[in-house]
This record gives sequence, structure tokens and C-alpha cells, in this order.
Amino acid sequence: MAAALGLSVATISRVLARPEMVKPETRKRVMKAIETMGYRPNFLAQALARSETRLAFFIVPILSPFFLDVMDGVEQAAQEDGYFVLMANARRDLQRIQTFYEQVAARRADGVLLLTGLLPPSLIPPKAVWPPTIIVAEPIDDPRGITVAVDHAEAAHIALRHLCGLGHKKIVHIGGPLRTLSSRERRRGFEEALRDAGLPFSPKLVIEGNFDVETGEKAIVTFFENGIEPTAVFAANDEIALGAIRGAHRLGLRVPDDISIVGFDNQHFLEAFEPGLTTVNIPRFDIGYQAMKRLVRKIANDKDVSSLRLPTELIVRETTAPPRIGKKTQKKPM
Amino acid sequence: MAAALGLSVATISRVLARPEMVKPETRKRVMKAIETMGYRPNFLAQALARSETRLAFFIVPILSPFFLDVMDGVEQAAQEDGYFVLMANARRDLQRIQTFYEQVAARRADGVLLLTGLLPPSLIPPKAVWPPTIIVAEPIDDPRGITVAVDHAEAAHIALRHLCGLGHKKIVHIGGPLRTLSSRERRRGFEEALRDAGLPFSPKLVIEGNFDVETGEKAIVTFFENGIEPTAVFAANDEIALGAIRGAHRLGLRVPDDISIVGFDNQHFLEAFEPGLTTVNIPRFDIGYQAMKRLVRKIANDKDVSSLRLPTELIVRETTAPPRIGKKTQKKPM
DNA sequence: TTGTATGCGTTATCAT
DNA sequence: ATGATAACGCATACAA
Repeated sequence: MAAALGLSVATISRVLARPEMVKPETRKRVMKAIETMGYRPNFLAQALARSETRLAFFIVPILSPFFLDVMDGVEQAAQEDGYFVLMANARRDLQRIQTFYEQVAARRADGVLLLTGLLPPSLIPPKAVWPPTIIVAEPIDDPRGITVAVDHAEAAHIALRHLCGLGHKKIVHIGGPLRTLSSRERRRGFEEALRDAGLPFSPKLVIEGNFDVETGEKAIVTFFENGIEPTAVFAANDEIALGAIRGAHRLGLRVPDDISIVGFDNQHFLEAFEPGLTTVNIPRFDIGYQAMKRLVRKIANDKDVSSLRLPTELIVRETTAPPRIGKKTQKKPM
Repeated sequence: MAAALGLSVATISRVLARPEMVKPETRKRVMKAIETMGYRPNFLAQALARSETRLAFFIVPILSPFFLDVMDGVEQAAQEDGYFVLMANARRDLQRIQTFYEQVAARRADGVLLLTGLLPPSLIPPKAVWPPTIIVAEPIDDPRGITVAVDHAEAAHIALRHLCGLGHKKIVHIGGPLRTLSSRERRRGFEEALRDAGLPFSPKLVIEGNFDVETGEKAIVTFFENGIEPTAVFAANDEIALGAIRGAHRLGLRVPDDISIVGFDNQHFLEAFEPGLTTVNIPRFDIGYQAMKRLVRKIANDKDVSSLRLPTELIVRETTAPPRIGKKTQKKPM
């Protein structure tokens, strides 16, 4: 190309890759030619020669605002390291995840950020070879899975400490589908925290559902039908919590006067809500950022990239207060 | 590679690209070898030889749930045509958009889906060469820009017809930033529809702000401070509408009894809201799907891909009703 | 129907 | 410090 101007292609390549190896004089000459000719190295050729795509798959089970924030962090980190992110929507189909992994094998991308705890079949066997992979936002029990996430059980503890600190004794949990480890962990945290507070646990205090508004709305009604009459609810995510608020209203209960509700995630759309939902914040951007940083190291064959747990934080807003009936503890929340 | 088994690489290449050109017998032989050896064509080599990446940039000014739904449609179409989508977050920086365009010049992607009306500097000059580009969800006035979007002015008409049909006479508009053409079109539609209904227009009936809750909340207060006292509000998006509801509550107004409010977008998080917001639906998934389909054709050098306008639809929920004071028209809405 | 040979635009290894 | 040249793995025009 620019070699037509006296030099060989090798020299051109060098001024771009290792400028110090070339005589300053010719370097400038080449630089100028690059400038005037508007030369850009062909990325495909580079990729083939180096055998790297500088692409990472971002595999989600479904598109959601939660993943969007994670993606934001991923994109930021990717940009810093010269990577781009490939959106891969599995649409709840494990088979499609498999397909994405085959794409990696076909040199379509260098690694994958897996936003789900369910592994594709090909990764399950003990001697299966894993392409560079980071499990994101979801815990996993396979020891080969490097993960970046929060401690869901601990987050549940944080929420429960707040509720107990307010003096609540009748606390229930509305959880997500138990097939996900994160749901199980939140539930476990709920159970542990109850015991830590000297409160009795019973399976009747927990209802499992989906991560949606409807689940929360129905669950709250079910509790009262079953004679449970909680004064506080720990929901497995914000949608469920919002549903619980709606259900409470439907029963003629005021929030937080008659019943306190704590959510999980601290999603952006909560800003538009009244009353402001007390919830547990998950650092979604940071999770994405750290995950991508680790993936880059993994791709570079760094042997000691380890899992990472990011801290959660309670965001106290307006849906929690001391219980109306029973002794109103004056301990500060937390 | 598999050529080590009797044949030449060309044959292998052929069974994958044009199977009919090869003798059924050898075809099977090759297929089986491919199967057993777990052979996958190296995508980078293919890409270099064909000079195509099968990648499309999805350039957004900022990550938002709105774009997420568009992305969903894009991803669907991309998958159908063997493309992948590169997430490119410009972070409100025009310079970054420019950078993404340079990446496609460097053969990093084949085309771009531009989710903003602002063009990067390099595309502005009349003789500038445009790489395959589809402008998505945002209208643009450059004739070179093929766009897939809705007719914002018409959508405003739809909303206003509903309000007028209910008997409202004092209708105001809370708009988004006027630097975007879509905001200007919605505002224009508002103005036109008012005149169509024989209602007087005045600049005082419009407040410009950002696409957020705060804008809506402040605006509603401002209207009353200015003595406007509207009975209905047409908001430029759902967040503004939600803010308007909040502002109305703050003023002691009930929705829809004292004031009707119409949003724009019909975002998913509305499902969690009470009262249900009446709003104009934008077919986000379809927009993305059609845009990507068109981009593929554009990349294939199809000369006659044209712009597309998708229809909007009014979603009547609970925030609109006839005005309390004044004659209550009994015409059916719409 | 199949093989040969060249090109795609870099990087990297030897030479010089 | 620079040039020549062989990979990189496939597609394709041309031969056979």
C-alpha cells in the first residue's frame, strides 16, 4: 500500500506497532503518508495474522434493564482495552448459548461474558475445554467458573437487619425462581438472618414466583389468605416489591404504615415511583466493568484471575418503617 | 486441514459454500470428516477473503431501556441473516460516534445502525461517503439518511384527538430538548392538532425540558404558577408524564379526575405503575427489526432501500378522562 | 468434478 | 534500521 512510497510493508507495520524500532526520520515520513492517504490498517487482516478478534460475547438469557446497566460497565472497560462487545441474546434457549460458544470456537470472538448461571451442555463435562469465560452477576457452583457478582445471601442479611432493627417480627420473603442459584442464595440469606435475629423460620414465610410484578401482588394476598399477616416483606427484586405494594394497597394496607417492603436491585425506574422503594443496591456497572477487565486478562492467558464479590448496599427510602402494632423498637435501623 | 484426507482445500471450501458443485459421494466423505474432526471454518480467514465482517454497529447516544427494546428487534433480524451486533455507546460524545465510523472504515464492521439524529462531522459534507447506514428511531432531515422510525407529529395528533375527543379544551405539552428533531416534530404535531381542533395555540402552552421525571414534575407546577391551569397534558415521553402525575399530586390534583395525562413510548416499566398511564405506543422491536433488515440489504449494495415509517397506537389506560369542569362531551374517545 | 495457484492485508522471522 | 518472504486460513478464477 503505502509501500508504494519507497518502503516495504514491513516498515509500515513497524511504525504502527513498534515505532521505536524505526528511524525517526522515516517514521515521520510514513506517519505523514498515513495521514494524507487516509490509510487505516485493515482490521480483518490484523485479526487473522494475530489470531485475535478483540471481540467479546455478552450472552444474556433475555434483554432486561438490569443487564443493560451491566452492559454499560462492560462497554466502558472494553473500550479502555480496545475491545468491542457482541450482543448475544439467548432468548431463554440453552441451545443458542451453545451456538454462541461454537462461534467462539470459529474465531468469531475471543471470549465470553456469561450473564446466566446455566452452562451450555458442552461446558458441563469435567474435561470440557472452556474458552475464556467470566460468569457475570450470577453465582455458579462449578469451580471452573470465574464469577463477578455480589453475595446474594449477605445482601439478604443486610435487608433483614434493617427490618429487624425497625422492630419487625413477622417478616416474609417473596422469592424468584429457585432454579437460579441467586434466588436460592437470597432465600438462604433470608432464612439465616431470621435465625440470627432469633425469629422462627417456617417454609410458610416464603413464596416462590417469577421476577415480576404479578408475583408480588399475588403473593401478598396469599400470605394473608394463609393467615400469615406479615408486617414486613423482603422481595427478591424490585418488580416483586412493587407488586407487593400494589397487593397491599388492594388489601387496604398502607405502606409503610401497615406493612414495610424492601426490594432488591435498585433499578433506575424506581426514581419515578412513589413511595420511594427501600431496596438493596447492586453495583451493576461495576460488575460489568470488573467482569470485562477480568475477561481481558483471561484472554491474555493470565493464569491467576479470580472470582470477585462486590458489596451491596441498603438504600433506605420510604417503604420501610417500624411496625404499627407491637412494641416499636427505637433502635436505629441497621 | 482436512485436505490431509485426500482432497484439496478448495473442495472443502466448496462443500461448505456450494455443495451442489461437488460429487455427492465426496461431499458425504468430507461432511463426515468435518463432523469427526470437529472442524470449523475460521471466521477471520473467511472474513478477510470475502472482505466482510458480518458485524453491524449499534450506535446509541446513551444506554436506555428504549434502545434496549430496539436492540432486541435488531438482534433478532441480525441473527436471521447471520449478522452480529456490536454495542457502541457514544456516551453523548459526538467524537465517539466519529470513532465508530472510523472503525467501519478499518473493516471492523460492515455497517451502522445510528440511534441518534446527530451525524458525526465526517458525514456532514455534501460529498461525504456514507458507509452503509440506517438512521433508527430518530428522524433526520438529511436526504441521504435512510431512516426507520415513527411519525412523531402524527403520533402527537393521535394523542390530541383522544384528549379533544374527551372534551378537553385546555391542553398543554411538556416536550423534550428541541435539539432533537423528534422533539420538534412532536411539538409541531401538538400545535397542528390543537389548530385542527379549533383550539387556540400559544407558546405558553408548551414547556421544553429533558426526557426525565423532574422535567414533568416542575413543568406542571410552572403551568399553574403561570395561570394556565390545563385540564390535560400531552407529555413527550413516559418519564415526563410520570413526573407530571407526581407534580399534579403535589398540587393536590387527582389524576384523571382533575387532570388528564398522556405519555409517549409505552415503556415496559409502566406495567408496575398505578394508575396505568395512557400513552402512545412506539413499536420499538419492529423498528429495530426493520432497520436491521434494511441495513443488510444496504450492505449487499441494494440500491433501492427506502425509509420506513411505522405506525403508532394509542394505549388508553387510566390517566385520561373527561374534564371535570366545562361541558363533558360524550363523544367516544378517538 | 476436482486440483492449482493467487489474492486478501497484516504480522513476524530471517536476512541484509 | 530496513527488506524479503513465509505464514494466517479461506475464496475463487482458471486449469485439468
